[in-house]
Amino acid sequence: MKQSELFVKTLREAPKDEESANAKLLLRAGFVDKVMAGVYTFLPLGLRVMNKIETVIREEMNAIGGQEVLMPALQPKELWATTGRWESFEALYKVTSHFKDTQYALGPTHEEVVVPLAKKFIFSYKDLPFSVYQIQTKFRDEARPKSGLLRGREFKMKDLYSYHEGPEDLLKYYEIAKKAYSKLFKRLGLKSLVVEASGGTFSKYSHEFQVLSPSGEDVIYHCVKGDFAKNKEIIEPKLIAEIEQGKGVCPDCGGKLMSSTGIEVGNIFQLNTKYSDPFNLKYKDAEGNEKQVYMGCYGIGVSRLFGTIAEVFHDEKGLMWPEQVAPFKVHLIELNGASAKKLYAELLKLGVEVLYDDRDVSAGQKLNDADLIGLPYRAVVSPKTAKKIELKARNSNAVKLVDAKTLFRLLSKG
RNA sequence: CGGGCUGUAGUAUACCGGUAGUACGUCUGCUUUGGGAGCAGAUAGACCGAGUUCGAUUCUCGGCAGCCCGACCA
Repeated sequence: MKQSELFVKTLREAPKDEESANAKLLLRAGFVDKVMAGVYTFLPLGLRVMNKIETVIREEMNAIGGQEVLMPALQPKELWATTGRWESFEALYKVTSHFKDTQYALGPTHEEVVVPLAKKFIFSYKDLPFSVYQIQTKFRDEARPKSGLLRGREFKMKDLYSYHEGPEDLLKYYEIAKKAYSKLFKRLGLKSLVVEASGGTFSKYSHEFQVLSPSGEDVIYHCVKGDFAKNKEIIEPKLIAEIEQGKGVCPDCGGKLMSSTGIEVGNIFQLNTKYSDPFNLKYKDAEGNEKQVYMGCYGIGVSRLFGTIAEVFHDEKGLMWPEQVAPFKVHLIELNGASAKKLYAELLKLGVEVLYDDRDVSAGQKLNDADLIGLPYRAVVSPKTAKKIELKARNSNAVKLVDAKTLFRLLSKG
């Protein structure tokens, strides 16, 4: 894409009210536009990032047998009355107050839709197990939207729901999903911690996927060596005190326990029959006996993940996108009257995702914008370097002088 | 939802109970081009409502909005 044609411009300064890194940088670099607290427009660069994150999520969900669907954001009261959640839903999410006296509302979650859906197609043990997922916009009346994309009133979520003959099969799948989640976050360049947490109203306990970051809202106690990790909300006060004094010992391996803050990017629950009961979702087993369907649900905050990546990967100059989610792979910049037009055409032909800064602005502005937007590679052509091209990775200061052939080779492979 | 801070051009800010100023941006033209260029011209602003006052962007009250802390968070 030619940068001269990008309708979004970068901002020299971040809006004064923003404090979180992801909000400041994403707004400045023109990835998102804030419409109100916790509600954003995703601009061309931002949408490309979002789509890439979604692609990775889809690949991993498909790999564990998830079939993608798209459920409605607008949901009938009748279904919520069935689970008895309509009242609490109104109290919690009065974002839909416009619909309050009517028979439908904007959904904060989709159990009430996905369970009746399954009821229409599940009759026999032969139909089980199966899982569906969607990437949908959720609406919640957050009392306090904050930190840019990390906590919104309208946000994107991937929610997968699995259906099973019984608790054993559910648990088996739950473990598969847990592994898929860890892999998925790793593919996005993030280190995630699998953390035991409360199940909320869903189940006795759940697992959260936490990305450690100073801007995280959750306090996690975890082992420095092994996998032990628990959310503060479910840990014994006595153990907390020990950990705070540096005396906490891991019950699994004896390693030292420490506390960190994390951003919750995913959460998985064993619902068991919590929602299949009210909707009377049953199947017939091989002997013809009617049995309850067991369910699990598995969420990922997609837009929060977007913000988390920005929060984790940036420096004082701007964003630093991991290659897998960068809106473009390379920022092609021409300086001092040089033209990179041919190079641009060649790169496009090779299928390299390239943002071509063909604007008639000063060198400083181009270079600063490149740092701010944070594409993985920067390729600069100028009369100074004659026929060579300066190639630099965003996360390094090393500059390589390469010829066009080498540039194509380096950028078109992985 | 409780507490704190803040609302002035697109952004960041200044001053003031009496004509709202600057920088950046944006637009026009010319000159420029290795870390946010120069000159000339242009564009654009007091969150909303009530009160006090001859007069309110300024003071008071109420609302709304944004950020931060806390509570909450299927």
